[in-house]
Amino acid sequence: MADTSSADGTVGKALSVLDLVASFGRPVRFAELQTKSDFPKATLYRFVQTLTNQGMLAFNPETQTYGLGIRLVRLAHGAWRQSSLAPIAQAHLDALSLELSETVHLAQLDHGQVLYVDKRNAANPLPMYSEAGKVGPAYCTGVGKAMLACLDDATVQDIIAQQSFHRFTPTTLTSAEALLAELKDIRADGHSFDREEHEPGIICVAVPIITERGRLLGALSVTSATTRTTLDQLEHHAPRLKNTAKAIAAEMSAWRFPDQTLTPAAAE
Amino acid sequence: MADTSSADGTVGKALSVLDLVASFGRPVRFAELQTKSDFPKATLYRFVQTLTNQGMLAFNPETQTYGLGIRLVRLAHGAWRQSSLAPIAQAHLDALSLELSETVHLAQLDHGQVLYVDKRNAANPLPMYSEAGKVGPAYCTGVGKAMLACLDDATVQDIIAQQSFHRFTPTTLTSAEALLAELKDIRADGHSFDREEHEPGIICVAVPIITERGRLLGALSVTSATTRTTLDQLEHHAPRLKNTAKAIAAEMSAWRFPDQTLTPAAAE
DNA sequence: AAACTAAGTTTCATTATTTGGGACTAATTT
DNA sequence: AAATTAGTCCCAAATAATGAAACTTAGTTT
Repeated sequence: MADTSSADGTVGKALSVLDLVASFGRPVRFAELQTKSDFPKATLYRFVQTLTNQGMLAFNPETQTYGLGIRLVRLAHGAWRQSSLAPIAQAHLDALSLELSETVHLAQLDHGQVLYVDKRNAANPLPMYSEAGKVGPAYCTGVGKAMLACLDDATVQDIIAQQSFHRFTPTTLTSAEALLAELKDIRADGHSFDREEHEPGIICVAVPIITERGRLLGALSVTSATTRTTLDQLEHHAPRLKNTAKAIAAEMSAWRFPDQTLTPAAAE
Repeated sequence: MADTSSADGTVGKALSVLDLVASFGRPVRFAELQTKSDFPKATLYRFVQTLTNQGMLAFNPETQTYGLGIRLVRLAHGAWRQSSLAPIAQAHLDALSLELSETVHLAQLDHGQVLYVDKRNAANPLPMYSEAGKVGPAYCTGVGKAMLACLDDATVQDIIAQQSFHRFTPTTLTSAEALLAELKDIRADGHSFDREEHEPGIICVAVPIITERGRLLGALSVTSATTRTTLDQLEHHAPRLKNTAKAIAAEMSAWRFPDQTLTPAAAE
């Protein structure tokens, strides 16, 4: 047992080193990596060398540390462009954020977690820690709950089994039952709230983005702070959010991708 | 000769498949990959399988296509956080963009190219194609020229050799000589311009971000459109930009990283 | 409906690469 | 100067990658 993921040969092992470096959250020395890794020194060393060569890790000679490389950033940008959702939603997010003067998030569901794929700050940004590329819990965020509400029971059960139900704040839902009950309400309303469930003082309304046939694409939220507004006031934005979600979904299905008429060439 | 980059064994070859998928700019079928790849079918197939298993690629069963995976997005977010520049600059970008009501870019130099690492849209966003993670040419962007102006001659020569000098617009600098001459001016002024050299109608002022000891960290720019302002007016922002660049550099060297007092734990 | 075609998947003997203990070197500490 | 620690390199044994060809769908054509 064990190895669910690092099972695919040399490549899988090398990639696990990327996660290892990422897990430190800061550039690390080789010796630090070694203490946290089961690979023998020479093996780990070779992986680090290879990955650095490849631009997946970056070595800083001044501090003698390895960090995640810039090639990852380039590739991630490619991922962002390829995903049909984020580029299409872009203009809609601009419009929403400008119109409502609040922070707007676009998220997708990934392995039972919320992945924030885009964000627009309010003109006066909130002291809040979310960024494109960041992952967060599904059971206690507006976007997470909005998305869960659109899945069939079996899938929801699967995902619930992966939730930690850690109590971040006094209002965090900490049981599957509480969550399921709320999902029912969300299905009825078509939108979800974050009632300071993840960060104290931070509230939001969120709506799912679904195709006409009901397939989940992502979710959209407007976030603010209790010092600035109330849940009731935020709820007024729900119709605007639902329209935007519908517009995004429509563009998605309309543009069943552009069949490469345009050559990427030119660059070089 | 040949293989400068894909020289490191199986891992390098596998990673080259990521670039291949990225190069299409959209999700691709296996057969399409095959036509563009020199790997034998079975080999390419195994790489694609492995990478998909690993979350570096994502397979969409509906369209039978492979795209770049979500693990890349997570890792890239880690890269962004680890890089000392981007997280520190964040608040400064917010402030600049709010104060000047224009689009602000943060960029770094990577393999002779400009890599945009962060961006703040003006309230009224410009029809302009730049995003965090995107790469652009160094010789015809404000940030690119500002950074080149801070490097020693040998490095500049190296980088110039990698530039295409493609003429994007009538004002694009299309020779090494023209560029070198302008770099001289930039060194004298401490800031650079983009005179619609990359996109028609788009202009900017940029300043380098350098340590006290002169090491290049990145660049900062304020971008606008000819329909909205002029170069002369943009130049008024230069002192404000220089102050911000200095502040970012100061924070960078002050915070010679936080030595992990805070445990990443908690998550799960 | 049978024959053809193309895309995707699996097999397996051969071949090339990874593996990792340990030796070596450089830098820091006692 | 000796000891400790961090980083780098080597090479025979062990293992994993390779890729031609066979096989399985799925989609067309006759």
